[in-house]
Amino acid sequence: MELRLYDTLTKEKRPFTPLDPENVRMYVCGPTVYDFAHIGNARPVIVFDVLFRLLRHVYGAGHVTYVRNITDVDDKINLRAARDFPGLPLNEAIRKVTELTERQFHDDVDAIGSLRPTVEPRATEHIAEMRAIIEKLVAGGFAYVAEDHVLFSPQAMNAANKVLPRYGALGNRSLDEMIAGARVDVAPYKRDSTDFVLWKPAKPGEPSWPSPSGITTPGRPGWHIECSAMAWKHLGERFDIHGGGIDLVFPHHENELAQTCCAFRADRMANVWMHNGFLQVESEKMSKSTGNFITIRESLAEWPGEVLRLNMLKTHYRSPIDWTSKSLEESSKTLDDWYAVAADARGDRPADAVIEALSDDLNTAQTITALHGLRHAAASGGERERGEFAASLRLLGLLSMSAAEWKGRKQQASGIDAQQVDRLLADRTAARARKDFKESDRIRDELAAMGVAIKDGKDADGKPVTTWEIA
RNA sequence: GGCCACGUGGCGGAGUGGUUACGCAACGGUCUGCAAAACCGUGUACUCCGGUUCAAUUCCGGACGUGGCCUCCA
Repeated sequence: MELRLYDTLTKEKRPFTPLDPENVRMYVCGPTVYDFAHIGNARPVIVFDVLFRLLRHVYGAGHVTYVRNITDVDDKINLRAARDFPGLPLNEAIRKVTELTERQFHDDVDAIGSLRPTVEPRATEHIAEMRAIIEKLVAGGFAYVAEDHVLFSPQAMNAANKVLPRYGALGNRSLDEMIAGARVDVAPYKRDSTDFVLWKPAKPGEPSWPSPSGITTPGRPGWHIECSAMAWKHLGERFDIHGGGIDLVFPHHENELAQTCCAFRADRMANVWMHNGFLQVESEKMSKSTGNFITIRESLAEWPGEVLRLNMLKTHYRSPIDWTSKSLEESSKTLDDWYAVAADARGDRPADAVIEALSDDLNTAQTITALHGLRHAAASGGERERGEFAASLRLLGLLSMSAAEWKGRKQQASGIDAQQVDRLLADRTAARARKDFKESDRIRDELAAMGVAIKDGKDADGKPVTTWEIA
């Protein structure tokens, strides 16, 4: 089955051919660790986790390297550290913030069923690589030193040669446009308004490192260089897939690509650039300033992680999602049904229809359609069908627990006393046996008021059996 | 202002130059003491206006709407 992926750079869906099938390499921009991740941050985590799982399925679990960085040097972190730990030296406070946030992030992404990446490099552990790339760029004439800053020149890049990609190609804009649209307050040390910072001097008290390119004062890296450095270190000069949110296309990925391609005189950094779309919450723009945002943590208090995961996968990754409680409700019901049908089934081979849908640029909506079909086959079929359905769900990171765990979790969250329910059901069974339907219906209403839904059935011997669940 | 993406039935959401998406909800049936669940079945769609075409929801142009990005700041 041929894997096809949409590439933001060429704006086309193409067959995916790894540079090295023995080691398929993917880099995804991870969090800047200063606060709880919000539900929008969960989207790339889930989307690229599914891609990671698919690649492992296709090329073998040991033949995929997935790198997701942790950015632990940033002004937002510094601000947060100063705010939250005013009594501590800044560097210590920063460490506290980044360690705490990283732990929160890991707890959250584990809960939404994402595999840990192969490597999770930290920016602060790759300062040497950043300096090395900066030195190469200065030596190559793509960057220059000015007032203890190092600046990258897109103009120099575009003037250089025909091997390099055009600056602006990823974000689909021309340098002329950017020059025309530049803001008036351009820093005085820049030669051109489009130049961007690779390295800047540290202010007193800020984290700092020895500077590259003969600068004598200590400094710290600009925004984009850390990803060029970490991707280089862990995946090489060129690799297969680079992913992230669509907001990163420009300037972050554009600049990363420029830095890397110029440093290594290459025409590509990643062979495929993939970007996930944005989230709205209840049809409103998600924005911190208006308070209209939900953290992963808050969502997890209300829903199992798998509900968030399935809800995210209902929409194709490049389309916008309207994140609503109604939709989550629906996802939750779907999972209840799937758990009931397949949770305890064994199977290690996902259905072809599922692999096929995922292979078409991660068409998870189509995948879910296939799952509905498999669910029907599983409900009316035997162990083979149930196994195939279960394996397909597990490939997506769903169905990670047993049916009993799934049900028990919901029951626990509702705070309903199972023993009390069983007592009431025993009374009702007795009432039904003596055809006192008034009483049995009264008990059913009582249970319904508690939030318990009951189902009457018969066992193999034809004896009436009543099961129940949280409505 | 520039660039880009999106606009599908009550809701969510794929896809396609001419034929059922799928799921939820709704409705009908089977089952049931009655329900629920399950199973079977049914209906309603492609923002608007032009153009291309034998034929457009699908291609092209425009309008309107929604969202994103427009650099050293998140």
